[in-house]
Amino acid sequence: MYALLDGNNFYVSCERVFRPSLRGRPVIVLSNNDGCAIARSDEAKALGIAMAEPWHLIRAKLPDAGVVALSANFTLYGDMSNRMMSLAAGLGPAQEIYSIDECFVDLTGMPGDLVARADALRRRVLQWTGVPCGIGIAPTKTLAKLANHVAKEAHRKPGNPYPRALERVCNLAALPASELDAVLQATGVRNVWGIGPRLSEQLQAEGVHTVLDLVRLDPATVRRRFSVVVERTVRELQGQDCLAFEDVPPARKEVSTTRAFGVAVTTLPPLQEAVSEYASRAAFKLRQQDSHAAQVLVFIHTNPFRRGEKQYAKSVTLRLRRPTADTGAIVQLALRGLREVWRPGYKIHKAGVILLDLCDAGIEQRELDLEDEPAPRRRELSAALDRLNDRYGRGTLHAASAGIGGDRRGWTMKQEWCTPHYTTDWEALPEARA
DNA sequence: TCTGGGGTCCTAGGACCC
DNA sequence: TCTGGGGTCCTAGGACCC
Repeated sequence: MYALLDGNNFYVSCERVFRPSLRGRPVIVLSNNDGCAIARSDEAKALGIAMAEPWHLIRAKLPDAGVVALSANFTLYGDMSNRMMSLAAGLGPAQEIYSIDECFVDLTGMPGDLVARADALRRRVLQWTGVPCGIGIAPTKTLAKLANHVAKEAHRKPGNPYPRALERVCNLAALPASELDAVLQATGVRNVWGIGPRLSEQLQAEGVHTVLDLVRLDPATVRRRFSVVVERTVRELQGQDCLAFEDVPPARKEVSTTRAFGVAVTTLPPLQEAVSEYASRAAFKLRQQDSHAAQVLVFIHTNPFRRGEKQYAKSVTLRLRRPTADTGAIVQLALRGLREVWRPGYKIHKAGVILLDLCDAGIEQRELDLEDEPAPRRRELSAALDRLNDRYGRGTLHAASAGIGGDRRGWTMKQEWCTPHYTTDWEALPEARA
């Protein structure tokens, strides 16, 4: 038996903890460059604001609705997530942190009333962190996700098809068969974890509209008609465990840093700064998970939304002399890649560095080449870099090729409405007034 | 009358997730 | 003026091997 706990409108809820005046108002959090909505309060959803809807369209559509837009403050959300996750871990013997605002908890062997237990935990998360959350309980991960969806909907929409009893905490396993069928019948196939817009369309074209329709399909037929992925989803819905519970997260298979620019870039020097910085950040992430990369991919492209402009997109993958997490080696190769893909005459909108072909840092191919700088020295250098930046703040020490001038560099992203790092910066501690 | 069988690796594209 | 970032897995097709 599994529980799936997730924070409601997580980013917005984190912001509201430190700005109670935002409660009851339509609030959205924007992606990098203040591009589009990536989190919406219930009030914003009620206004018809869609996930990933561009901010300039929202503003044009709802000029007088009082929508509050905030720039993403991932430092704050990450810290609030840690707090929520450490409380959620108390629900059962093992936890899988699935995303910044969601985790699965294995409930195997937990005695007593699971709904009462989950509800007590939910109240504790709200009281101790200020973030509201919902919990779904069921025999498989896919069903637990579905239960969580039901719990959320039962709370949110007046006139929704779900009984109030399932509000905030929903245990599908505790429902009598007839009631379970009614809940599955009332839920569209698109709400199932793993069924996206395309599959949903294809399923509906074959008369599969509700989760009840989906769960009654024959897995072998589904495999032939769709794929093994959809087959697994159907089996999971039928109560058969098909997805592994990953309480220790497997190492990433690739690590990337990619970003759209605040203003389009038309010359090579600012691109070199950006690619140098992205490569350094990616190398840092690589060291955080104790991996080495064997290949570096660099890409640049123009803005695909600007139909009238000349389009250009190019990427190149280069192999490192040998797998490494060394910032110097990775930056150097990324810059070489950039020179290969760069063509003048275009407005470059986005660039990125992706580290591929990762392996464990403990595996190392040594060489007899005496000219090659000994690896231990290079490792010490990167380690010192990380220690300095950890102690004195990100960006304290960085590659000169990434440019100087911080946010004044022309290409950095736009973030107009960012709230302070309330929980991770002494200077930003909120003050309480009587 | 008419071109094997079994396998690996790589890449591109498609679909999904938050 | 103006449209995110970071991932995963699966499949098909081509190149290549013996």
